[in-house]
Amino acid sequence: MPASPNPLRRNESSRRAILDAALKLCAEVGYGRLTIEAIAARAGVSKKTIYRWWPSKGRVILEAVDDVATVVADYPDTGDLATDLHTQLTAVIDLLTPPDRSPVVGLIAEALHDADLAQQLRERLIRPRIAQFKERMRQAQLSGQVAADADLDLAVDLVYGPLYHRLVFHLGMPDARELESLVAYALRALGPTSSAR
Amino acid sequence: MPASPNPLRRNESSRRAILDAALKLCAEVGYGRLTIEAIAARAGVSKKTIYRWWPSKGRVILEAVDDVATVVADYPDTGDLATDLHTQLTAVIDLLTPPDRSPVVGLIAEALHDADLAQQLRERLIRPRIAQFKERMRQAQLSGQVAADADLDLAVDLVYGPLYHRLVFHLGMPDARELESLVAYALRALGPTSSAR
Amino acid sequence: MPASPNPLRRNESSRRAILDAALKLCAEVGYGRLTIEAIAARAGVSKKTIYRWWPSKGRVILEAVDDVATVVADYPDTGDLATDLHTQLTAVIDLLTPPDRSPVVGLIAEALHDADLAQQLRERLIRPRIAQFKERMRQAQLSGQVAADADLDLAVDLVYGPLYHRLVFHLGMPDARELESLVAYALRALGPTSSAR
Amino acid sequence: MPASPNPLRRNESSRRAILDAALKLCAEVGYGRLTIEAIAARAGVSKKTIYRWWPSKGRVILEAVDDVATVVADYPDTGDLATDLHTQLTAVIDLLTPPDRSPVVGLIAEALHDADLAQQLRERLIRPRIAQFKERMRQAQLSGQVAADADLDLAVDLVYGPLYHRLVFHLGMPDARELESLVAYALRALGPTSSAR
DNA sequence: GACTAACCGAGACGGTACGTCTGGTCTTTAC
DNA sequence: GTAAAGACCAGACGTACCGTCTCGGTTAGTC
Repeated sequence: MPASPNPLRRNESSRRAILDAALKLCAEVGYGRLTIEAIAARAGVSKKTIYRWWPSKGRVILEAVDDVATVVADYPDTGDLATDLHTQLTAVIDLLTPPDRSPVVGLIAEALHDADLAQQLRERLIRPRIAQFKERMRQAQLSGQVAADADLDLAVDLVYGPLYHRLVFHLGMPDARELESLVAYALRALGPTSSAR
Repeated sequence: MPASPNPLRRNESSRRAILDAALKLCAEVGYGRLTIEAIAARAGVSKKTIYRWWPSKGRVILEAVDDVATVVADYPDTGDLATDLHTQLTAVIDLLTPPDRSPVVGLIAEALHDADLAQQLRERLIRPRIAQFKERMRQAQLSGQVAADADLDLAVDLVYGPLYHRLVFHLGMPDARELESLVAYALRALGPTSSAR
Repeated sequence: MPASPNPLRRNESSRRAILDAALKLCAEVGYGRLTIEAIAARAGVSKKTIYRWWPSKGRVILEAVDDVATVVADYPDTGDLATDLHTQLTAVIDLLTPPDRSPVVGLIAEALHDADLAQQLRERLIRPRIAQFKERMRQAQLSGQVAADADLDLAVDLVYGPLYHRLVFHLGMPDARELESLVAYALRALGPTSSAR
Repeated sequence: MPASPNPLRRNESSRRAILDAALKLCAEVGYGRLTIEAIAARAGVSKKTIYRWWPSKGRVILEAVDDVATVVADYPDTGDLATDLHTQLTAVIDLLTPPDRSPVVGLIAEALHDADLAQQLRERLIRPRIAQFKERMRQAQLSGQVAADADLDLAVDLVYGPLYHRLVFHLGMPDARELESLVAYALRALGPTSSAR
């Protein structure tokens, strides 16, 4: 989705080499020490070619992550909401671990002082996944596992928020037991009211 | 609390000038564009003097924030937990707003790829506040507003997590109404079970 | 006179556009800041087309200069050698002025570290003019204005050398009076010996 | 003689390393292929340090040449002008040979489209040598080897011009015999008039 | 008159060097 | 003897051109 030059004439093999090199280097040296010079060298590509299509290293990594993530399956739906949330939270934890090597965490850090990158990150990576989550929650409302009047926007925060709180202060990701409890708390908060029973 | 040279001979007025300059510059240009060069210039101090006492700009800002935050009052306790949580959450939101000028958000971003800074941030700024929160929650357990068997570590995540989820993806901080709902959901999750009523 | 492709299919209008653009740009920005990119853009031509027919910007300019210079008249011959030398030196001075915009000076500069260009410059532009000069001098020997045993190769150096000495050190081209004196000195050096009188 | 920073605090060993590296690299790869990057790398110096003290590679080479040339002896004076001119011309020829490795020729080429460099080259390297030459010529006027009314400015051109004419068109430097003839011609031009005999 | 070779404009590509910038260290000077 | 001032090494930044290389499209000369 670059801006300036003619996308039709773009060399797809260069694009792939760049995205692959970016992810590999990020895993090797961490997002903070990642440089465009190194990406170009590793990909066997001119720096100009990177700057032609992306405005910053953040956008390169974003596209790289987006590329490998597009094949991600739909939100799990086994019928049991607690199980599905647990599954999905585990997947997110994997994406965020280890923090100093995860490209996603790198993007999060950079987005904190790059409004443009933040917007792209939100719209291209996060919004679609939030939409999937809310769709799953709507199913749960239909099946009565979640209160019909639950605010699904806040539900996102309740379910995923704990991960990010722990991430930003390096408090350690929840283990299986904690995850189970977190899901249970969230469902208790969002479940049908006692009076409805 | 520095490492190498003799702290007794330290020039306190330089220290203050540096911390003040750091916070002011952070507010002016944002944490991302903040440089040690600029801090030194603004503070009328040699770069060497900064590097002598701090290992990185993150640690300078951390100490600056810590300095102004030590005078922060205890966790509020009006007797009504929901009110107190709301008050406290509002205070935290203020610290994190606006994200591109807040020194705390800058620290969070840097800590994401600086384990040492992350540890300092956690131990010096966060842990004490978590302890205060848990203390307040224990009071609430005594008064029956919170279930006696509630896991207070997870309670932190449930209450504060939503803020950080929204922060990292630039989803916008909750407004008053959302905050109220979030507190209500959290208390419903943590409150005494219906069967206990 | 290019090397590789088929000269018969060459597009003459492209050739002209390139040579014209090259000379114009050289006059505008100077030889040093002249680039093949700019020539191509100005001529509305692909860079490939330039590289197909010329190996370097020097050769483009050389051909451009050669093109406009082929119509140059023969060496002047009024019968008075001093007058003719003066006329011809003035013409050369015009070619070399102003140094930073003259394509010929640009070629000279580049030829100083490009042996191939130097050879082309010498054989295509200079040798014919040296030959004309020597022809004129031979006339002068016949009429007794120049010693019969004068070394005409050195005569070239004596007559034209001063211009290049002044050129390379930016000492300013000789004015009319100086030119007259230079011609007089040269003729005195080369003229019939006093004893021959 | 740099402009901006404080020359008193300059690191002399860096300066020497840079000038040495520049001359060596120039001899190795030629002036045209000489780069500031390579000089910095060879000298074990930051590029910034070069740019701090010199505005261009030309000025670096100029200072390097000037440095090694300051120890050059005075103009030779054996009493016989022809001998002295021959000696001195031979020394100049050595400086200009081989053209593609000689730093002086590189400077001449660059000066042709860099007015600032040209001025420095003229004032720092050439003018003093011209002054020495004219001083020697004044001696020759006193001893009657040169006409008292000879124009010494033009004498410079007559004596040295031939070298530069041959240099710029790669016509080959004069050999010993040609040199002798050139000196003879020049002295004939400048010598006392026949009428004065 | 259609075929076909190759020249053409356009411009993306791998490279090299540019000149600038910031980070963190080391040296010099003045108080 | 401390600390300001700031020069230093290191190396990434983003840019400019280089010379090479595909692309379609046109444009000649051949059959």
